[in-house]
Amino acid sequence: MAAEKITSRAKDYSQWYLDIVNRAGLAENSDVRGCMVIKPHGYAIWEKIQRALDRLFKDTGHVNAYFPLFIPKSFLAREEQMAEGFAKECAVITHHRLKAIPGGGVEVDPESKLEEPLIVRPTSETIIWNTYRSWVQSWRDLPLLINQWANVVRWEMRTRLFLRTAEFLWQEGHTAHATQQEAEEEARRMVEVYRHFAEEWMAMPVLVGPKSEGQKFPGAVYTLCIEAMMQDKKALQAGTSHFLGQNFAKAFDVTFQNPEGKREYAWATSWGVSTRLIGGLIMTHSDDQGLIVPPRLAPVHAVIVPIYKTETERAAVLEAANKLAESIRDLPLREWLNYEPVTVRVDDREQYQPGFKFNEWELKGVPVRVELGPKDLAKGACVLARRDLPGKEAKEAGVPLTKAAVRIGEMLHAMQTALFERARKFREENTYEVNSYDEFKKKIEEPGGFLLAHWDGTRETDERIAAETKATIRCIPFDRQKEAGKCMVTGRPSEGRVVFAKAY
RNA sequence: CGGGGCGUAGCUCAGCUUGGCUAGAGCGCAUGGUUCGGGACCAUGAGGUCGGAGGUUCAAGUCCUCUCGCCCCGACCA
Repeated sequence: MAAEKITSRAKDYSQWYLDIVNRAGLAENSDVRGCMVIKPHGYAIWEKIQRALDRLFKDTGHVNAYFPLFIPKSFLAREEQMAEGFAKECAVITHHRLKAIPGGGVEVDPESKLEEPLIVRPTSETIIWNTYRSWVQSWRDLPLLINQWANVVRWEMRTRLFLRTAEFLWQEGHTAHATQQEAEEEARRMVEVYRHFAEEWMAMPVLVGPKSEGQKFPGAVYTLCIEAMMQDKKALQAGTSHFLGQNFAKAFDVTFQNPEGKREYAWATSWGVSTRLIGGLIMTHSDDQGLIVPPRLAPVHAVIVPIYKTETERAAVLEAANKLAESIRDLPLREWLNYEPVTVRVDDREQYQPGFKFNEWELKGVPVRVELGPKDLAKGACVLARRDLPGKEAKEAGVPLTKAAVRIGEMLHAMQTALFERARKFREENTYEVNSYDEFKKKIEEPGGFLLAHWDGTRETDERIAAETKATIRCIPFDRQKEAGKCMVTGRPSEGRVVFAKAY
């Protein structure tokens, strides 16, 4: 049988991405325009992401709550920038009832028109700050450190599985503080939580820093972001943390009395990451054989493929496989895995041959594969293969069964590190300093990647570059070098380089 | 939302130009058998309102109109 290969990255990167999502069983398009079905394997990754992040949020003092899916239309209008930013992509609910048509079908009951239409939340600042009004009376009520796990809807014109869908899953943190300084510290703290998560869990290196004025979130005073480079050298905004100033407190009249008895507006932040992270995970690590998932987020850490011909061999191999599986499950990785279990699967399906199973588990991104057959058993050993080191050459043969579990534990750690290092190296190799706009225009097309260039800090120049080159300022990294220079477009002074790239 | 491409079996597609009999292939699926260390093979079988609606015609997968969806490129965006 001809192997069903996935499209190579070199041939067609977009198709490769779709093939991975499809063949690894992560998600599929639904019959609802722009909305995806997240399949069990994809959702399992999301659950790992959720649990790791949720712990990080709890560890930084946050609690979860839940606010409504529907928001009165008028709320959006209360904050001008937000209304402007989201008006074009809101789903609107105008009626609350259907009625059956005699003979079949249903139609909207015109009698059920809502007095005030509701919108489906594109983000929840408005409904949450409207609620905070009654929660915040005194400086003693602050800070409010609340997160919610939710779905949101943005009526996108052009969607791509995980990267941009009309409905997506995310978390949104919404905090209220007594002082500007505390709110700004919070925004910074949470973008650092995102950095930590991206790098330590997703093995995805990120740049961290503020967005330019033109790229910030509607309603924010400023937006901090984590920004990653995908394997096609395009940038992906992977998470944002916003300092919202007193914009929402003023729009929703959220005030408190300070210790001196004076009334003040509260200070706000909001921060979020979404199922888009799964798209980032795919495009950071996966290869032409399929998905690669960093061990700390892998739904299945190791799979054992038993190999046998006869019934006698089968019994012996499966017994050894199950015993090995138990010893892997007992590995002391619980803390490293956020107290999630080490998951091992013995693939004892009869209808597939070993070669087929090897390919299938590679497609699904399981970090370590164990091959165990009669020849190994005779030596009391097994064969180990690490997903990020593909090909027969990279297999470790003759690993004693007594030491296999420990070796697998080492491999999981090594793979987590190796994926991060490989991605970091890739980003570094595709990041260039450019010093003139001509050079910029050439390099953004070929070779592409992240371009570090001087910019005069104005919105006009930002927009002009975006319009002329399709590249945007992705981030003004916190850790950039101070370097006096001149804007590559206007020649006006600049105090350091910013990161430009084409982006998702 | 603008430009281009495509909708036929679970998947990938042929058939449409030039309308004509019970609409095809490969993969997948089911059953039985042989296999099993990198995507096995044989046999038998199930599976299709040809995206949807309307129209032209003796006759429509094929021609016309409308519509829905998907993919690619742009504008917008997490």
